[in-house]
Amino acid sequence: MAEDVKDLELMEKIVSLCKRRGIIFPSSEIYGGINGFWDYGPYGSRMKRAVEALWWKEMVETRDNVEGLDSTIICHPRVWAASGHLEQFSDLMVDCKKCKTRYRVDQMEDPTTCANCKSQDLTEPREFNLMMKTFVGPVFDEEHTAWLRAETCQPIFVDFHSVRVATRQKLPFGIAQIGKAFRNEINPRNFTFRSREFTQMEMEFFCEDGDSMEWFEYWKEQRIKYYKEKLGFKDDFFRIYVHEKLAHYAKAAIDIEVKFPFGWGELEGVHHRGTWDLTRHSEFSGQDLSYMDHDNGRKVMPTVVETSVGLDRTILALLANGYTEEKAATAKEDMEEDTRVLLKLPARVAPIQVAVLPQSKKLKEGAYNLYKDIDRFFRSEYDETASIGKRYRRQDEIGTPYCVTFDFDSAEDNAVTVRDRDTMLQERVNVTQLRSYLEGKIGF
RNA sequence: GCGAGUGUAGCUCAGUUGGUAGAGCAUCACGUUGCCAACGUGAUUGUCGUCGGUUCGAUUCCGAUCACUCGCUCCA
Repeated sequence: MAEDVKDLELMEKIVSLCKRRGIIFPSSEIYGGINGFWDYGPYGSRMKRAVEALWWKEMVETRDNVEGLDSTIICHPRVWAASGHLEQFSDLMVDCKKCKTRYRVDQMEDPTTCANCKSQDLTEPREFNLMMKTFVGPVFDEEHTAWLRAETCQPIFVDFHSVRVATRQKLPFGIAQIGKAFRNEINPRNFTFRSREFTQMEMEFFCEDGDSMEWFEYWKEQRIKYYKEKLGFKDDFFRIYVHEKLAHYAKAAIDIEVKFPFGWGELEGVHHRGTWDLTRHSEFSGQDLSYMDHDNGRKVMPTVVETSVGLDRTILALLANGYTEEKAATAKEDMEEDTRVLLKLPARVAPIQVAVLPQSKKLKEGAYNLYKDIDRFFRSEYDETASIGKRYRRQDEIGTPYCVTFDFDSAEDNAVTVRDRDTMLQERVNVTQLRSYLEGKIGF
């Protein structure tokens, strides 16, 4: 119980820090905000791009058998008929005005009576659709209705044939994409964890059905390794949830879950999707999306193993995992120690990787020149205001792993001190070695 | 979507039994200081979430609405 209260406080602190330091804030706030939408500020957008770049490098650039794609958000409406979203995302619902129970009309035994309280005082059936609707062209009617994609993977299936032909890839191979997806969530909750506009990073891997479970295990291991090695997740911070109920076409599914302040939540799914998606798009489009294996003359419908990450949830997980308060020495009068707030973010995704600070404003010229050199290689920031200690703490709050201080000896000995965020220890480094020193620390 | 709570400066909050607001921190300037939120002086910041009603007058009372938090529901 006590821990729950602490976790609620933690969430509030994270939201407050994000707002105050320009990491994440409510969308359209001057108009009162809009439920389920969040903006990434100057530091948040840097972090988001860093995570995107890390995933893209990990999943696409370093692999010969995964290709990239950047498809449109609005697709032909039939795409969503084929995927099942139009059917499954759209239900006629009625509410009982008396006991407030909600029913799907098609699941009610008697559509005029509430099964719970037997009241007949029900609302008119109303359509609940989790897909966002828009219109293509200037005429707003049913014929011109289109939908914002509810997931980024469907356009991957739709473009499967084009990508394969263009790249001459043979099975097995994957197609990856990062992009926005939209869902009219009934109840957006928990900061950016469940929002109505969000970014997904998805990879669909196409293989022979006989090999599909091997690939499933492979991608599962790859993704776990990524979280441990690239994002620094410890064993007690994440867990694997194994789905017991599977879709009829799937052979396996796991979720990688993370310990958020509000409880365990899904961060990524590694799902076996069978031949379902390509089969459906073949049926609905009339185009045969099966694969001809020229080595043995066999034609197969590829089986799909998917890795699907929520980017916004990744950012939130990094913030939750990294938020730390600890006692630290202070030079303030009458106080022996003070609370230090820091974000322990992995250096490779920190919004600012290196802050360059003159020990005094008198040293601004040398420090600024050093900053301009460093800025080309790392996400960097220069700050000369207030005391050096205050600037360290400012950088701690946004998770800057290294502060480079240009001091009164620097001009003479051509060396600076590098201060570590987590240990607060300093090391003196020659300026000519600084870039390689930091590269060794930060990693890519 | 239902229920409860909350909404005052960038953040955390106080306050006004109805007469249009304050603190700490933050921010900025100057001085001082030379490695962990130092100090001094001064300064900036609010349509008191929004709209409407009652009132001579509303941040305060009433209604609606928006947003956030929690519980329920939902999570293909």
